[in-house]
Amino acid sequence: MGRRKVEIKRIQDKNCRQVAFCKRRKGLLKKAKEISVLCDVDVAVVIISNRGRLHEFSSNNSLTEILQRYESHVEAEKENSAEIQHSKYSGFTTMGELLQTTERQLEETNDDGLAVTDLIHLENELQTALIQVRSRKTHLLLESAKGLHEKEKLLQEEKKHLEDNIASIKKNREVNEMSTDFADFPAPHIICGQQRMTLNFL
Amino acid sequence: MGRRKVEIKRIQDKNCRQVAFCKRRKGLLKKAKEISVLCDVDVAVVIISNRGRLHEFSSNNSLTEILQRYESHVEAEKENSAEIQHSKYSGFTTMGELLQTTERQLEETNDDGLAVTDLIHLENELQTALIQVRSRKTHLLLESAKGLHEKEKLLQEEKKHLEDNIASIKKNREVNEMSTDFADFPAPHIICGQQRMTLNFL
DNA sequence: TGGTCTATCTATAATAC
DNA sequence: TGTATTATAGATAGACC
Repeated sequence: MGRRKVEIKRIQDKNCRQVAFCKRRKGLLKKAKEISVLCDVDVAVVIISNRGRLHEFSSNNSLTEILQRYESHVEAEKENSAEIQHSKYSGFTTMGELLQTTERQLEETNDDGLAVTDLIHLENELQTALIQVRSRKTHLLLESAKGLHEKEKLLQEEKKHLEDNIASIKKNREVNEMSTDFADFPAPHIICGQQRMTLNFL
Repeated sequence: MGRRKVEIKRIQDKNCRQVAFCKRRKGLLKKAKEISVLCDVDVAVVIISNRGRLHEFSSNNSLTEILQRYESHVEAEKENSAEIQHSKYSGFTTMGELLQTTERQLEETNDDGLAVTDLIHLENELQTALIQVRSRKTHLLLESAKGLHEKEKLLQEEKKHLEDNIASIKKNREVNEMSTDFADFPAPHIICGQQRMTLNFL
């Protein structure tokens, strides 16, 4: 749909590719919106450009919700998620290599030192920003986990206490049955701490 | 683009809507594929029909990966706008500005384009690696938190159960007392766990 | 980048099978 | 539903700003 037909393969010219991307991205998002409205269906579109920029559309305002539905679909279909995950992150081993390569590249372009230095500076700032966001998130999650652990401990203690309580009650009942002569006296007499009145009837 | 113009609003006739859905879905997925190939970008499309059926496209074979990158983007933006912005990005009010500046710097050093392009490529790889590690960690932490929440719920239930248990025992005892003829038998007898010896002297 | 203009190509509404 | 046809609306390549 243009002055001439284009073959569907990576556009060689960088500029043309960028222009095409802008136009078609707009078109794709428009079409996504149209189908979601016309046909009353949930649609989510995520586009990540080469430079890492994000473009998105979702029929709901919550893309996350759609993605959750997607994931439940996938989970239902596939059960070997364990293996998939394992292989997915196998690339980690090359991280060190990647960083080294980056450093080497930076050194090699040292011709006009100023710009490169600026770049390094900017890269560091980006990295710092990422790190800050990351550690903030980790901090919050760890805090939450810690709180939950404490809650768990507390509950475990309460549970133990209650169980002891019941155990002692049972034992008491048995003792009572033994010591009293009322053979037909129904068993369990339970007493709780706050009431030391327990022994008043003596 | 048909025999006549259609207004972009929910198609009333169910049949027409279904037909339109089939056609436009096909079209949308085709367009998504085209832009991903032509412009060499990552694209993910998820469509969930009214009937709950799933249709998808992803440029990679791993939609999950793209979605992870999406989520990292969103999280990064959210947290970024929340707090960090103010404090440490002295020169740059926003992440976007920082990135833009970075890009500008990269363009300005375009003299020997090859190395710069390589640098961009490497930067993207670094970014992707970071994102993967980050979302993996988030995943694990969230899983852990989820597990703890479930544990908590279970313990709460157990606790309630035990409490009910005690309550019913108490009630039983009272009923027992009523049925016996010991009028002078003082009413509430409660016993606390540690003191089961309490009644021994009877 | 981001918008405008056309010629042209493509998607699809209506229709029928 | 899926497929095919056809007339038409819509998208977009190339160009320029």
